[in-house]
Amino acid sequence: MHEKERHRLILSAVQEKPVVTVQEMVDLTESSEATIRRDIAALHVQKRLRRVRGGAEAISPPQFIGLAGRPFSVNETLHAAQKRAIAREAVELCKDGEPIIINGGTTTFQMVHFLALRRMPIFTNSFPIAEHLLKHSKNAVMVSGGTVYREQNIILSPFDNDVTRNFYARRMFMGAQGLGPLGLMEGDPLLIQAEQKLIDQADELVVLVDSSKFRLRSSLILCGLSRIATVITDDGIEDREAKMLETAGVSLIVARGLAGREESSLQA
Amino acid sequence: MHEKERHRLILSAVQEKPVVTVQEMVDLTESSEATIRRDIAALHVQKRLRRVRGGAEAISPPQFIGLAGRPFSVNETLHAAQKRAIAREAVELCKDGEPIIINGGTTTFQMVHFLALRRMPIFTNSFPIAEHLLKHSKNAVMVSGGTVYREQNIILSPFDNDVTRNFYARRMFMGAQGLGPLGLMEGDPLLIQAEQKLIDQADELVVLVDSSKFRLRSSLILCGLSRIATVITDDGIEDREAKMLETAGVSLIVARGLAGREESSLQA
DNA sequence: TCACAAACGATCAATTTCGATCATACTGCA
DNA sequence: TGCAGTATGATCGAAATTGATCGTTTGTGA
Repeated sequence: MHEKERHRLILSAVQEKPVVTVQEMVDLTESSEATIRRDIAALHVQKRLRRVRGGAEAISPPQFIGLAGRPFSVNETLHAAQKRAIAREAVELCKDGEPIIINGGTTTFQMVHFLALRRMPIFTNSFPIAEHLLKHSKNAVMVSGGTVYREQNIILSPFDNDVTRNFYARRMFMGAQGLGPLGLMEGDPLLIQAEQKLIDQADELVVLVDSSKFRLRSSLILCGLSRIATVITDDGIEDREAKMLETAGVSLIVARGLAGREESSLQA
Repeated sequence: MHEKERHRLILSAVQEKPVVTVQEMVDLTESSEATIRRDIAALHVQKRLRRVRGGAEAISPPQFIGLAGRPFSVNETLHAAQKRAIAREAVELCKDGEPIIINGGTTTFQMVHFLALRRMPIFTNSFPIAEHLLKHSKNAVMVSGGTVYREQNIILSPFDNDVTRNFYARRMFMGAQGLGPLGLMEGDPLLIQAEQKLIDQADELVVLVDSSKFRLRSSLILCGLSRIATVITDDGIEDREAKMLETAGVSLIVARGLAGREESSLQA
């Protein structure tokens, strides 16, 4: 990865939350601590961010309190490393110029960092994703119309006749609350509604879930396993769960690279 | 492949992505590294791109376009005092709980500050307005669906079947590039298109224009004076212009108070 | 206050990228 | 055909970037 790309990634991450640790940036860029430190130092003298012990923060403290949704932010740090690794694999699947759909969620949000270096038409129902992409990338951004729900951070219209129906993509990326033999599960009826509107607008459904989601159950089923083309998860997935996907004809991508370090911190 | 051809390819590649590596350009043009380096060097001295280690990047030096694209920001400070006073009057018209529509623009953007303390359903096609309201107010925010145009900072769909048609309000607020006997004038075809979609969704059209707009002319006419219910402007308006509005049955609000000169203490 | 862990800065080796040079291929022209 | 002049590709030493290591500094909690 080149210097400019790292800088972009770092600045993008710094905008997202008040403070980003060196370790997070190492995971984000797949480069060494030393390099990240050098980058932070360089960006610091350029006054593009402020260097703090342990990482870096955005240069304008009064700016950017973060988007209103609290539930978004608390989830944000949970399993952040896995989510990023998973998101990276997801973006790897994309080709420049090929349109994609991104459903809102904390895992899919992590894709924005890696999309900063890419260029493609992106349709999303997530206000934060659209916002970040507009500010930090050159991708063409399309949003669905409707009410912006602060809690879930999604844009949703009760009507069926919105522009969603006019957008098509080969792949749609989404997270979920749970993934079991019965299929994809979600906890929030509002999210279900948003996802159901998007799900038909793409051929391939790519699901991004950290491995803990295989053990969670929920009351609302969005769709069966057969509808899913690909699942991207971390290497905490168990053989039994992998087999379940295989049986259902779902291809599986396991995001690796930073698993060792994370394993220990999983308990905490 | 000829030199000119490579140059075109390279420049187009640099426009697409933030950074393009030498290797990528080698693949792209099927020429050697040495040639690409020479090309980059040549284009660099021509200031058509910036040379960076490992490749090249687009020339825009103060990177970070920010959401408020350049045209937005330069306008932002121009006549800021008047715009703010006008925006305050506009918000005065609103009652809590009564839905409104706000068309994107630098003047209407100023309304967000006064809307922070209010509570009503707000429909807008402006990404920055929606963003600000979501972060700094408790209003219910609805956005139109479609592509987000960075230059104009509006969300616009080429289709007629978006959620815009499902929202109705008593009042719609909008700015304009000019206002004359022929009606409301706009300079950008894209803005015209966006405004025309919204204009039928409200009974009363409230136009926010600083008084300099009465002397500006533009090529595109959005609607006649008769369609306008109210004009809000500053006290730089001339009698002749006020009379023109009166004759057309348009009610006029002149924003005073901080409408003095630019250097008056409006910050406080 | 002290001990410990995390973070930092400096250094060095390995790798990548750059710039200069030279040989070769191509073009226009006599 | 022969002859510049230019463009291209290849090679090699120089310079920059990167990742790892190690000793030092800083912050935390007992």
